[in-house]
This record gives sequence, structure tokens and C-alpha cells, in this order.
Amino acid sequence: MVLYESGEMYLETIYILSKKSSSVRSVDVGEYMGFSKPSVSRAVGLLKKEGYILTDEKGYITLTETGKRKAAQVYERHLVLTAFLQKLGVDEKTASEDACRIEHYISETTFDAIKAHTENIK
Amino acid sequence: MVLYESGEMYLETIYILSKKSSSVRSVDVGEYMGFSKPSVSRAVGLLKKEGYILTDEKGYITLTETGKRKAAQVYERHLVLTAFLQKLGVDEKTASEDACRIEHYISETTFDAIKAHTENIK
DNA sequence: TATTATAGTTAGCCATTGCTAATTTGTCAA
DNA sequence: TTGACAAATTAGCAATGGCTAACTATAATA
Repeated sequence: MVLYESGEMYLETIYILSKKSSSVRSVDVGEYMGFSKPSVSRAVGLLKKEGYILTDEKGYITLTETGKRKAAQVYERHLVLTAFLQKLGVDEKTASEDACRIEHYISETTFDAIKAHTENIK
Repeated sequence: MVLYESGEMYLETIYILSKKSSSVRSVDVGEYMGFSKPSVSRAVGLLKKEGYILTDEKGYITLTETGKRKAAQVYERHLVLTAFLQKLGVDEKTASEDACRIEHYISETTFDAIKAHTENIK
């Protein structure tokens, strides 16, 4: 049930799109991420196989409980890291881009420390 | 002349070993990083081809000026990020491990911001 | 000298994760 | 009904970056 950076990104995207719209298809995910349809198709297949998402016969994607929990975690990391960097004066675009990469690579210990620290800045 | 995470790690290792010892061979790099000889052999070949290091007929590795500059940059990132995390209360091992991953992925803007901020903590 | 240990290389495998090309499937309008 | 478009899939390529197996070359030792 291991999720690599790529899988986490797809999952996070599905989570974000699900909050905006009631229906999320592979094509929406690909458009949001700037990836080709085959890339999304494979990723969706893997996330499904690993129990993070479900798809109905129309191709609509929903997150399982596991998927929702995982996606919410990744998304929270993204938000906290972005906020942290912005508090340090990093512009929004750069903060978001860097958060996007870092979010997959830090330990829970480090994330918790940055989160607690962010609340104390200023 | 693009260096990926892997290349930066090898370069940083060579830099660290060069500071401790006057002679650095591929086998030392492999031992330090826990990688196999063929992995190091390929990486060293690439770093050489790209002008970051030189090797003599005995197999001893030295950094070129470009390599030294780049390695020092990566190493500084490592030190600053580790110090930052430790200031937040993260244990040394975790701080170093996480810094090791993050150091390759953040923009200069973000690094500079964290560096400046680290000096102001406490 | 002959054997053995050490260092390095070559060949090639595997996983991750993008891609294009081509195909299938389903819907919708002429 | 048919033609066209949109969505999804299949097949297969490429790059990065680990690995093992097997080879070569050199150095140390019995």
C-alpha cells in the first residue's frame, strides 16, 4: 500500500477537485495536473488497485475512506508548508511549488515541528 | 550540466569525504552512501563527463572548481536545513535525513528565506 | 610464482513515472 | 443511422537510478 510522490499528487488532486465539484473524472485530473490521459489512466488504475479510490461505470472517481484520509494528510502538509514559507516572505507561487515537492519527503516529526512553529511566527 | 538528486548526493558525499581525507575513491563513496560499486561507477562517470570531478589513473577523485562550488552549495543547504529543524526540536537524525531529501528540491528563494529565518529563531 | 583480495567496469534487470500513437467505447447531433 | 467528438485504455518508449552477475586489472600475500 505504498504511495510514491506521484501517487500522492494524483490523490491530492482528486481530493481538491472533489471539494470543488461533485464529479471528478480522469480527464479532469489530467487537465488540472497537465498530464496526458494515459498517464492519468495508469495512475488511477494503481490508486484503485491499492484501495485509495473507486470508479463507477461512468468513470467518475470517488475517494475511499483510506484515500480520503491520506489525501487530506497530503493536502494539509501542502497548506501548512505553503503558509510557513509565505510567512517567511516567500511569494505565493514559489511557496506553493516548493511545498508541493517537500510535502512528500518530510517525516511526520519534521512536519509536526514546522506546523507548530508556523503558528508561533510573528 | 543538469544534476539530479542522485548526482547532487554523490557530489556532496565526495565533498564531505574530501574534507576528511586527502584521498577519495569510488569505493569510499559507495561505502559512505551504502550503494553498490556499479551504481557509484556510473555516477562517477557521469559527474566526470559533466565536469564536476576528475579522476587520476589510480582512481582517486578530486572535485573541479565547478564541482566544488556546486557541492559546497548542496552541503550548505544540508547544514542550514538540519540546523533549522533542530532548532524546531527535531532530533538530529531525523533533521539530517529530512534535510537530505529537501535540499535538492527547494528553490533558492525558499532556501534563502529559511536561512535568514533560522538565524532569528530563539 | 601463484593465489587471493580489492577496486573498478560492463552488461543488463527492475521500478517509477512521464510520454506518443493507436485503439476502444460511449454519447450526441446531423 | 451514421459520423464525429470526448473519454479511457493499451502498447510500448524514454529517463533516472537503484541492483546483481560476471569480468578485468592491480596489489598483496603465501
